[in-house]
Formats: sequence, C-alpha cells, structure tokens
Amino acid sequence: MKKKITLKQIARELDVSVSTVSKALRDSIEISEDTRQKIKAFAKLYNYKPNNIALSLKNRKSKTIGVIIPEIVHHFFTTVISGIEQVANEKGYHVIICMSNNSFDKEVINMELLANGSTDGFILSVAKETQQKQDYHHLTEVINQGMPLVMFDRVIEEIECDKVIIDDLNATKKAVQRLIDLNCKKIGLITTVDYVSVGKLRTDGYVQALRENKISVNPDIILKVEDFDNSEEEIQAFLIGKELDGLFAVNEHFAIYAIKAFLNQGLKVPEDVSVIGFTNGELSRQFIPSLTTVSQHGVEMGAKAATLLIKKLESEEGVEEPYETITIETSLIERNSTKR
Amino acid sequence: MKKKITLKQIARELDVSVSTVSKALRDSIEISEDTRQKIKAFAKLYNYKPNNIALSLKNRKSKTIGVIIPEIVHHFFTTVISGIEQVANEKGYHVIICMSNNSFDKEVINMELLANGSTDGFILSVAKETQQKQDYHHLTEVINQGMPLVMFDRVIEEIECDKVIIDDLNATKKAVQRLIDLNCKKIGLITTVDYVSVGKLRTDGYVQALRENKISVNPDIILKVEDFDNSEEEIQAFLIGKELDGLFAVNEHFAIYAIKAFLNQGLKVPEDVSVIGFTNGELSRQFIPSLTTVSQHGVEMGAKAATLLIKKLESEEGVEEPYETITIETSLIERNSTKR
DNA sequence: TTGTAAGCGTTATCAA
DNA sequence: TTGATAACGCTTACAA
Repeated sequence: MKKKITLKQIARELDVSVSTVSKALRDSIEISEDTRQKIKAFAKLYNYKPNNIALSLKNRKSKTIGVIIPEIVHHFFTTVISGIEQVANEKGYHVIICMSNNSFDKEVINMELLANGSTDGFILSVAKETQQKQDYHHLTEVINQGMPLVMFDRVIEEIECDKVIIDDLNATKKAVQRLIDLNCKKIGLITTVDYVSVGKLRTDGYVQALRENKISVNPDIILKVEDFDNSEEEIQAFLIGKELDGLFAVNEHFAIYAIKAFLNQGLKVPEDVSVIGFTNGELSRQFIPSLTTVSQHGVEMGAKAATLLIKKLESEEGVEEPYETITIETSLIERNSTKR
Repeated sequence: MKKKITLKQIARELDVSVSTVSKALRDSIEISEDTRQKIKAFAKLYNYKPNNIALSLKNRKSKTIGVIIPEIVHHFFTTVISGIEQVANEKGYHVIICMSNNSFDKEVINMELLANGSTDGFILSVAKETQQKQDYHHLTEVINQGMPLVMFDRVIEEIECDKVIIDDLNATKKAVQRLIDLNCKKIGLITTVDYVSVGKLRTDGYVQALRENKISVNPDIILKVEDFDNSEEEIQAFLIGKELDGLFAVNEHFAIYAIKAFLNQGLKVPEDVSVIGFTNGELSRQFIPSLTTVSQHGVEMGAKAATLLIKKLESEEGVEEPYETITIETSLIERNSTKR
C-alpha cells in the first residue's frame, strides 16, 4: 500500500526543490529540458496527481458546482442533473449532488457544508418545507458571500439570482386548452397546495384557461393535495361521483392515480375522460394508456442552469452582471390518455 | 457583498493572534473566559464558519464519502443513495455523488478526481463498460493508496474489498420456483448479456431453478438483451410465437415490456402468462397489472455499504481488518402479474 | 536554470 | 493566558 505521492516527496527523491518539481510538471520553460524530463518520468512512474484540496485552498476555488435538490427519486430531477453534468464537465467543472429530502434543515446544513470551500457556486431547487417556511436566510447568506446561485424549477421570487424555469402557467394553459379543444366540458384539476410555487402557477394556468373559454371555475372539481404519501387514496376518493370528462394533474403520479381511479369506476380513458399530466417520466411513457403530458425538458434546464452559473463564476471580479431568468420551452407530448 | 470571514481577519480586528482565535472558538481552556466571549461574539456576528477545504488539508481527511453510480435515472440506485445518506449523515459524513453514466472513462475520471483529496473513501457500483473491459486499474489504485472502497450490487469478484450484494442467484431461483409452483410449464427468461455480473447470476438462478425441477433449459426462450435502448422492440419481437405461460425478467423495464408484448398479442396477464420482474420501482407498483417482483431493499444496501465504509475509515491505522461481503436479503413482492 | 519563501485557512506544539 | 511557528500540498514572485 503506497500512499499518494506529493511534490515534496518527489523533490526529496530527485534532490531538487519542490518548486522545481512543480514547475517541471507544469511544463514551465524555466526548467531545463533535462530536469523536466527526469521529473516527469518519475512523477509518471509514481502516478503523481496533484491534491485537489491543496489546489482549491491555494486558488480559492474548487472548480466544483454544488447541486441541491429536494428529492433524487424523481425522474425530472435526474434529467436536470444530466444536463448540469454535461455542461459542467465540458467546462472542466465537477458536480456534487446533495439532497435536501424536502427538509428545510437539511437544505441549510448542506448549503453551509458546501459553502465552506467545497463549492464555487450552487444550483438549487428549493425544498418544499423552505417554500412553506419562507425562511431564505441561507440563500441570501450564500449570495452575500459572493457565491453565485442559480435556482431552477422551484424558485423563489424574492431572491435575486439567476433562475431557470419553465413557463408553468402557460404550459398548463396550453394543456387545459387542449382538453377544451377536445370538447371536454367538465375538466377537473389535481394540484398541490398553493405554497409549492409550481403548483400554484399551474393552478393559475388552469383557471385562466377556463376563464378565457368562459367556463366557470368549479372548486368542487379541484383537489389540492397536501400529502404526497396518501395522495393515491385521496385522489381516488375525490374522483367519485364527479362525472368529469377531462382532467389535468400537476405531475405524472397524480395523473396516473387519477387514471386508475377512473378505470376502477369502469370509465374508459380517453373515451370517457381525457387526462393530461405534467413531467415526462418513465411512468407516463409506460403506463397503459400512456399519458399525454407536459414535458419540461429537464436536460435542457440543467444545461442552461450550469451555463448561467459558470458564466457568473468566470465573469470578471466586480463586474456585476444583471441576473437573468430563463424560461425553457415546454412541449405537450400527446399520447393515449387523450383522444386524437 | 461581504466575503466569508477568516480566522486571520477576526484576529486582526480584535488585535489578538490567529491561534488565540482558533482556540477560543474551539472552547479551549487555555483562553480566558473574557477573550473567549469576545471572540465568540465577534465570530457569531460575522457568521464565521471554518473553511472545510483548509480543514481537509490540515487533517488529511475530508469526512466525505464519494458515491459513484452508473446511472442515476434508475430507481434502485436512488434508493441506495438514500440509505447511504442516512447512515453517513448520522455519523457526520458528507456524501457526494458522481455518475459514471455507465462509461468506463467517466468512472475513471470521477474516481481520480475524488481520490485527490476530496473524498476519504468510495462506494461504487461499477459501470457496465468497466465490467465489459475488465480494466480495473483505477479500482486497485485507489485501494493501494489506502482509500477504502465498498462495492455494491454490480461488484467485481477479483477486487478485494468490502462488498454489499444481494443473492441474485437465489433470489432469481426463488422467483422462478414461484412460477413453477404456479404451474407454469414454459417459462421464458429475459436477461442481459453475460458480462453484466448481476445479469449472469440471475441467468444462472433461472437455469438452476429449472434444473432442480427437472425442466429442460430451452435456449429458444431465453433472450439476452445487449442494448437497453432498443430493448422494447427486441422483446416484442422475441416474444412472438413463443407460447410461454411464465416469464422472468431481470429488471422491471424488461418485465413491463414483456407484459405489454403479451397484452398486444391478446394474451392476459396473469391468466395466460405469469410475469415476475426484478427491482421494486415505481413502474412495478403502478403498472396495470402491477408487477410481481424481487425487491432488492436498496435503502438497506446503501445503509450497509456506508456502515462498512465508515467502519474502515475509522478503524485504527494499520489494523488490517478482513474484507466482508454482506448479502442483503431480497423479498418477492407478489402483485397482479402472477396468479394468487 | 534552480531555489527560497510566502501564502491559501486551519490547528497543534511549544515558547513566552 | 497568549502568541509565534510549523505544517498540510501546492503555486508563484522573487532571489540566487
């Protein structure tokens, strides 16, 4: 078991100074061809790799991006991460991922941990609990310290930073409009409680779509799910006797639960009732009937977020660039839960 | 924008030495109550947090576990990560996750990156490509440098390190036995190519189960999928005219694709053909019919892997503890793709 | 062409 | 009770 070798050890072995070794390995012209060769050969032999920690400390940057997401067990987030990774790796950055598990405390802890030198900037989608508590001190703190922060998907209006979002409101509006065009008369909504920013926006989109078509909004056919864990039963119970012919759900799980409930009631999807969901995950693709859904283009979102962050990281010190909010286009993927 | 404050700055402001500040903040009894109070108040005011990078360099450890997984877009891995996080956080470790995307090169790069100081040890499930190439130099190197490595799920026999696996062979055997007990006479298998270690083991389990029941193994009803991306079509084509009354698939996707193919052929599941899959993911739960499947208990696996790693990390220097291989119990979750 | 020394932020040892 | 110094591994300005 041979421990990692350091510059110092190489220097000692070859009887030169540490700086000579350092320079030689970085191909400095200061060093003679001879010594350079010798040192490089030796370093190669012993498989020398510079210590990242030391480099980070010296350069005061880690070339690392910290990503904090509410839950990894969610297809959308995994696609975003892919996008982040692609861009980051291309630009020589390293990505580390932490989960908040939708807990405020864990979000704070993770941020503080990473903020203390491990990371040059953050890409973050806030925890549900944080949106509920509306306590953003950890975010402002990080920003104040000069660490760039890019928020995506679940963003916080009041915080000034770069943001990558989708146009939740209009995406929903378009989806609901599609249901209306399909001749649905009684369109239900399954959404989340209002403090979840995207849930709220999607609810608004639903309402607007109806209004624009002079359809009155009936609160009886709107369900705001509080607790994801019991949502299946809740949705099942909610849908009894509602006689809907259309339904929009703010994520794919709610949509699938709804379809199941309809099927249980002996209804046919899409013949009797058309269903559109949100998030183009595995479930949407594989379920029978496959789910018509709003695709959020997670990879693109991640890529954009990483691009924004790296731009900030590499901008001249002091040159204050304005914050951007980028909206990613969504698309409606039509499958078999809606009529053609 | 106030940058992070350092010990040095506090020292300068309060006109004491850096070491006094350091000691005061760590509640050293060497420092008088008075100065200690003063320093602590000041530090609090300026929200001092020690720089992790500096600490890592000084202590030559990062209190960080590096996790490298083939693909995050896979429910099983996300559950493993949850397990790792739970144990790690409990013991004061930080988890950073990197993806190899099943690429050998990326696995190597990520490991080298993390190995250079960022991480004290690794938890890893090897990339498919690595298993294929059988090039393990990056793994042995890390081990030789004295960094503990725990492999899980897709492990490599030849590498000596702690391992956490499930008993793929017997889990499969039990599942296939269940099909046999259900009176299935012609049981097909959809598996991966043999270089994927778990695929091979599951294939072996299938073969053994048949043999033990004196059923001859018919290669015509065994499909070894090479390319995940086209697997749906491949499976569909394969299943034509096979007249199976039972099927075992080595993951939930293959199982679902198979069910779809059967349904397309006008067959009923489970009435005409019973299907059992592997991995208890969202798809298994939600699909209609819901899938009878082997649950791998990912959380438990992750927890165990983290426990093993931390044990190694915290064992006395030089005390060579033997490597362990821990087998996690699987369970067969019976749902609606098999008869009751 | 090579080496010395300072510094990144921290802690530990020893001296004052 | 406090402070100076060295060290972790590396880079770089400056000196030799």
